[in-house]
Amino acid sequence: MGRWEPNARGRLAEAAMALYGERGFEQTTVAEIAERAGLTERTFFRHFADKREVLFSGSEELRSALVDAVESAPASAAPLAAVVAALAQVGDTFFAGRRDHSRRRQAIIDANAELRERELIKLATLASALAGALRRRGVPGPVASLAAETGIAVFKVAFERWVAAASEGSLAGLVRETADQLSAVAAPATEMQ
Amino acid sequence: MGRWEPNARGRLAEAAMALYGERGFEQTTVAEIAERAGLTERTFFRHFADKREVLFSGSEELRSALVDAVESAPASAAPLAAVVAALAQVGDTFFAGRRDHSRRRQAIIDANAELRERELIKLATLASALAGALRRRGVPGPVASLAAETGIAVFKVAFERWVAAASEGSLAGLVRETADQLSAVAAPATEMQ
DNA sequence: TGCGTGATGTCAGTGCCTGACATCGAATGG
DNA sequence: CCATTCGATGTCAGGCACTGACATCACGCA
Repeated sequence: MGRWEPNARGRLAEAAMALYGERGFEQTTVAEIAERAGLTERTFFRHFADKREVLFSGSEELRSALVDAVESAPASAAPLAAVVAALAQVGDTFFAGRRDHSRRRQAIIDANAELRERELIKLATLASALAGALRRRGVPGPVASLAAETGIAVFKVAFERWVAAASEGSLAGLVRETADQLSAVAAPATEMQ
Repeated sequence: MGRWEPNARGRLAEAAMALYGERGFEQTTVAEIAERAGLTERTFFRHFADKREVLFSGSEELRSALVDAVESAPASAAPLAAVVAALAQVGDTFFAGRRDHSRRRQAIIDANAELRERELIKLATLASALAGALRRRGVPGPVASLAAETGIAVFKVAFERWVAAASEGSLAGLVRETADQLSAVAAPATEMQ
């Protein structure tokens, strides 16, 4: 089996999540992941650049969806407002119904420094893409970067809350709520939003 | 030689910088670094946790100096002001007279994704330490985190400018200048500073 | 002068990751 | 219905990062 079973990539990702969760990231070898997926170590590296990347395979789609959302926001929307709206909308479509999966994934990442590194660079890449989208809307560079970075910071906090929450609740709601709290705390009289 | 020559750690760091600069990070093996330092691969790993860490060995001292500076700031200083002042002061004492070294080091880091990952987690660690110091001054958690993250963002931009600048100029001055620009752009009417 | 101690060397081994080449299964065209 | 082709997978060999265990050396101290 393996040469003909469908969805090799998905099986690898699932096997990796399971093993990382059971015995930890460092204690899992790529050979074990491949074996559980009924494949070979070599095939794992054809689907994922390295042992960490298997946990971050969705980030490219997330990135392009976010960029699309920002670019199609009404021209009247202020920079940070456009970013927050994009994060709320796209976040919901990407994570709705996957809270349990997200929780397990985040626990794995939080438990390992290498995985935290990878997460940070993925978030930085998202911020940079958002800043680019804002600039294409005519937002000056520094403001675009600041709004993008702030938006990502908001998303981090909101995502953390969403994952930790006992009850079900939409990620989008938490993103907007967190953004409101930020503007209340950080800039009582500003017009950034 | 090697067993008795002094400053093994420094020789290793110097050899690594030189080789990373000459042929790139990936194209350099740890064995080559050790050989240039007159030591052994095994000894390299006794001084540095991994091949990347040799470029970030000063970050622990930087961290504790920043924390000290924030904690000893006048009680009247607002959170972001305290952070910016700490970054300006400590940045100067750490980097004064080492602009050329910093420039070469930054070029090496910018050229490699693994090194950028490591840099990001180091900066995140600094931000977290700064937020902790602010909280110890009585600043509420969310404000502390926001001020710390903002301060680090300011420092990143200022450092980038300092490294790129054609003329000599103090890093501290650029930090303060960048912070001023940020508050002018981001929050025209806020009282954060 | 002998002895302990910390730094370094040596050696063997594991695991991540890659290049080169073989092989299989399915689609395609005749 | 068969031959060809092509993409996905397997196999194999190897480089390099990193680690544990143990030996060895230089130095300080009794």
